[in-house]
Amino acid sequence: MVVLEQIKYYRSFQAGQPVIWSGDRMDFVASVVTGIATLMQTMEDGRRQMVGLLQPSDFLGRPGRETAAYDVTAVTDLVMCCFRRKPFEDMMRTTPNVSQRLLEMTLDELDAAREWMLLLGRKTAREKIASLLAIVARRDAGLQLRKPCGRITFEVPLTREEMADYLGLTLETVSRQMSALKKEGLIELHGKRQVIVPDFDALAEQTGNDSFLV
Amino acid sequence: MVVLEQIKYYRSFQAGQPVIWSGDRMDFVASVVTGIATLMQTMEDGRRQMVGLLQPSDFLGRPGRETAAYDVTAVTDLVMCCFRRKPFEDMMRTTPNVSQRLLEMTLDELDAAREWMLLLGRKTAREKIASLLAIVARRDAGLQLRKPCGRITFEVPLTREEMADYLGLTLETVSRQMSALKKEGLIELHGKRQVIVPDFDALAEQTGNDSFLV
DNA sequence: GGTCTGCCTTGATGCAGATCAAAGCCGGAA
DNA sequence: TTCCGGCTTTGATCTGCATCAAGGCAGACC
Repeated sequence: MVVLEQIKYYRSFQAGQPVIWSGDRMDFVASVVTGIATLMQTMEDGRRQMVGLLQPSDFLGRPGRETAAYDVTAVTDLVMCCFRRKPFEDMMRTTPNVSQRLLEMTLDELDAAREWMLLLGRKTAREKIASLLAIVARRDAGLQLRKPCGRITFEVPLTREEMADYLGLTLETVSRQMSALKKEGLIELHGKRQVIVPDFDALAEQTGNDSFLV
Repeated sequence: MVVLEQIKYYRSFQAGQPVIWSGDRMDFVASVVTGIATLMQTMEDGRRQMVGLLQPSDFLGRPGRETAAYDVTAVTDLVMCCFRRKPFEDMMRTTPNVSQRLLEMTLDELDAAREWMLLLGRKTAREKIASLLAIVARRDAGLQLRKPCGRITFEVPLTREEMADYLGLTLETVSRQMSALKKEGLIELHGKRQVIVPDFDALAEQTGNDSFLV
């Protein structure tokens, strides 16, 4: 890993800034140090679909690929650890560990993408919102090393529009469903981003996932 | 690769047969030799979403995972080349080539999954159908080593219901959109499966993809 | 031939979520 | 303090696709 150290450098982005546009030349790969970024696909007429949410330790870029496949945007302030692509590729060839680790991460991402396909293709708006909140809640709880259960509080790092782009909905529908969940006591809102879930299991039941065990 | 030879064996499935169910113990990995299989996710209430379509040379299973994550079903008659999982995992550790090759394939699948997320989240029924037909047509043309252009004929290996499960639609909507494309002369149908596309570019314009270059 | 079965098509109707439109909220700048 | 701009909420209406319901077609089998 000494070699890795020699070719790495850091880049910072402010919340809202683009990291790279789809089709741009990209001669680095990177991993997120702090902050959150989105991978977005855009159609000519402006329809947008988020296809990935990068969190700390997530990997960006594809060895062997010259151009970016997606629009990448910093959602929060973002620090990334970058490696120039060529040296990184050389190192992959010589250091099996790296490609094995990368394979693990890619397989995890593929599983996540497939879970998201079920959500996009078959879930109702309400189930989509509940699923997103449950995922964010679970991740937050995970960082605090305890299972999500009982009353939990967390921050949703996305605007309503970003949530909509993630879930394949419009921002109005997202807003309405959030209001509905609030009215039914499944969530409480403090400000626009802070969410309190009084009973995680009750929320989990609304996701449409079976038994939703982790 | 000698080692690989020693631990491999073949399995055949008839069209319609299950290969494995989600949650089942799975102590092999495999690659498709001939035929087509689907990866499907199912919700408790029966809603289904296809999350992958396995074609010859595609890989099934995940090193390091004990149970199947999806329902796998043979769509056509199917032959798979299987490797017992443990020896395969051992070999991955000792033979960097294998995990590097597997990484390439997984990254391709991830790209495909993300393209499908855009389709599921944002495309209209008509665009979804056109996209599916274009993909099958392109793949078929690819096997014949020529770009899809002008008049092309191919077989859709899926029933209307399977198409619906792939596209996040109902089978009735699939049928109606196929009829609509036929009425407009964008496709011709011979029997239920045989599709003739008189003008590939005209169909490609209906997919919603920008400039749709390969 | 008949009829059974699995797939497909087509029609009628309903509804979830999109779209269009108008305010509300809140933090920052002047 | 007011104003402004970005984000959010809420209401009214529309519509694309789902749902419910009937047949149609073609291959398999008697």
